Amino acid sequence: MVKNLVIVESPAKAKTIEKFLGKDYLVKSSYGHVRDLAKKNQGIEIDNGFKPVYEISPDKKKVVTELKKLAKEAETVWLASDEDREGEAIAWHLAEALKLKQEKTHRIVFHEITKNAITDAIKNPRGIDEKLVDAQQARRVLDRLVGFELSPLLWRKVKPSLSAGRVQSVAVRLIVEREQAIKEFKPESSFRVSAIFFVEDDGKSYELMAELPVRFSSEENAKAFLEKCADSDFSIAEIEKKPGKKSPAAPFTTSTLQQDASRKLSFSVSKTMLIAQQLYESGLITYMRTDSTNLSKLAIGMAKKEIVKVFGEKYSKTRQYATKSKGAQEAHEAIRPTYLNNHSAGSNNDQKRLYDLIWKRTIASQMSDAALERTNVKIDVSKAKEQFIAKGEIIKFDGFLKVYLESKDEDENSEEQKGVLPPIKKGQPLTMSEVEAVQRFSSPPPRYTEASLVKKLEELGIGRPSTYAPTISTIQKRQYVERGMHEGVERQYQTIRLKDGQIKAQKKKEKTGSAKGKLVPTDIGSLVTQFLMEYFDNIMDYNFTAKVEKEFDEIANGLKEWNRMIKSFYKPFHDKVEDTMETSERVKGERLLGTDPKSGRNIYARIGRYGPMVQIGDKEEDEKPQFASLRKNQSIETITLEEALELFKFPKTIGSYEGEDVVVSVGRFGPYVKHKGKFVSLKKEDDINSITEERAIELIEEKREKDRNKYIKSFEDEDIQVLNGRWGPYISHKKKNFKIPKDVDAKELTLEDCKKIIKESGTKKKTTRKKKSK
DNA sequence: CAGTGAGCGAGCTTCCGCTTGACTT
Repeated sequence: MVKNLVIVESPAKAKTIEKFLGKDYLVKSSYGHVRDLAKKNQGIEIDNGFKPVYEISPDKKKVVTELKKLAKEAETVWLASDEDREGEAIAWHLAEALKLKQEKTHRIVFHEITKNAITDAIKNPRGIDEKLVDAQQARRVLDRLVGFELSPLLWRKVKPSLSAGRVQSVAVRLIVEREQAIKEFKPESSFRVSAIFFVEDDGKSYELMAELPVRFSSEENAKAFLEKCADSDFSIAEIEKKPGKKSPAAPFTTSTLQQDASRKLSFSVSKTMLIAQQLYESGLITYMRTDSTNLSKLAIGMAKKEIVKVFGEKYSKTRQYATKSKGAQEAHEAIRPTYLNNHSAGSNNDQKRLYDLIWKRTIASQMSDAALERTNVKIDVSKAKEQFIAKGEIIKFDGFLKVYLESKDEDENSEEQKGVLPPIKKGQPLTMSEVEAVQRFSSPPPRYTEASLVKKLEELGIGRPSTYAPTISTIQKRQYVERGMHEGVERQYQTIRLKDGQIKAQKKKEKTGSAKGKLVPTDIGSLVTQFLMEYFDNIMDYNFTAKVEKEFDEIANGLKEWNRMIKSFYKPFHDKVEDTMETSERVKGERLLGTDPKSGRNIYARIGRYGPMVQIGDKEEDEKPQFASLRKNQSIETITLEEALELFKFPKTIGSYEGEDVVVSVGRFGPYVKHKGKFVSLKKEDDINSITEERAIELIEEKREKDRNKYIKSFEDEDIQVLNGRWGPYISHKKKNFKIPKDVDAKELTLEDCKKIIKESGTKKKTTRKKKSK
């Protein structure tokens, strides 16, 4: 029997803390929240003051049973969850779910995982802060009400299985509106003029690059300037030197880690989190879900020691960073290596690269500024009033640049060149090598990437470190947005070049508007956003979260009662939901494409029950309408009549094999070949429009071969089989599947073995997938 | 999983924030 039971949120944290506390303390983890609102009836008694109905989350039943038993035996229970709104609620739910007696329960908090911090915390216990818990309940209830009232509205008015919520719907709105802005953007062009000069010094020749600070609006003006240059002399008019400095960025939070890993390592947001989790569980970095840029005293001391040791005293500068993001709750430190003297760590390449990034960012944040010298050189053109400007930058002292430079999102317009300038002096004449005017177009606002969307959400105070990655995957899973495939289009631009006294014009080509890997809205995403904006602009408001957060703070400070706050929100909201349910039109996004050349009937593109589709004929006509789904890269907004007609050519017979038709078509899971009642998916490289009979037969044979290898073992008179599946061998019995223990060879299994495995796993509840009837 | 877009009508979908394994065929 243990004297003290300490409960924290994460098992990795529990392991570390247990080492500090000695044998009188048992440290266990709750694995986050243990209770949540019940699934059915919204989990809220609306007519009873919005009383929440809580139940133990199904996946936490085991944990709760175990903790309950341990708590009963312990003399004292220490609830040590995070010191923020959610952490306080976790402590309260634990107290409720474990039925803890108040006199033996203590609430403690600590910000650093060090022996001192933890023993200090134990010396200063307090009770549970009920007001903070109320603020969390308000947050939870509001999110449930919004999500569970708006989603069914979408099922009725747009398409089943859709979802809406305080966070996800605004995230989609950002992407939809950005796409709109891009569509409306009219690029303007101007001519940028640059020059290359020769500088002679000490018998050597150097190049000096310069640029005109003004741009010419037309080709004529640019050409006129180049003509003047042809007859001009050039000389240095002015040299201006200015000291400059650069400072390091703050240590990583979840959001900045995701951004930097996306830019520097090309990691998706979810990959960054997965790798960071692995590093955390190996004890290599601190907690990876945080909104704080704060480093503990211990870490700052470690950093200083390491910097002085490796780079020298003058590279060290102790810095404290203030967290600037809205709604930050700062329950953790910034993300940093646990031990800064570990310059590299990780058990695979991805882990090593992410660790390296974290180490460098942390160390750099405690290093000196870089000192620069910026030089501005003005160059006179004898026949024109315009002056060229050359810019140079020298690093006088590298400081933190020695280890790390934060990357910026690329900007198509920044073409500035900076570097070391050749030796020059005022009044010095220059030899012109060439002058070039290039047509440049203004660019529309950039599409969001996963990481830049996270950045924007954080700026708006929407979502939390633990939800950024899941939110991004939700809006893609619901097919509101997708990662772009479009490569962009070619655009012609004009160049005019003066060299060796001759002016030559030339047209060149460039790619523009690529959406590759960027987030673009789908038809569904755009229409749902449009719908929600029309009826629920208050919830779609970018400041909605900030507004309710303010009220949650008031609840936490005892200035407001949580259920009154919810009541004043719910009444008008719910009325609007009811009203919209009754009066609003179904959202179809219908667009008339033209008429069918064969039948003369109308052809539409619109949203159907299963997504975007095209339709021949109207419902009212005698002949039933025909339907076909849109392909993955097609959109209601852009599809043409010709493309629509193509879609109606399927299913198409492309040949025959073994006396039966080989048919190709497109189903719910993409293009497939059908033969003798069996379906085979097309491979990525196959094109449905041009696939040949031979290739289709090849695919059919490939599938048959795979099916033959599926059977490892079967037993007579028993409905038990050992099969080969996507995740290795498994046992199939009466349409249910059972896992084979890792240490067992599937080929050696006997009927008795299988029965035993089935029986043993029978105690666990199976989450059987629902089957759709044919 | 493999043919739908709909008043025969069952029952289902859904939120945000904490946390990791369990689980998918």
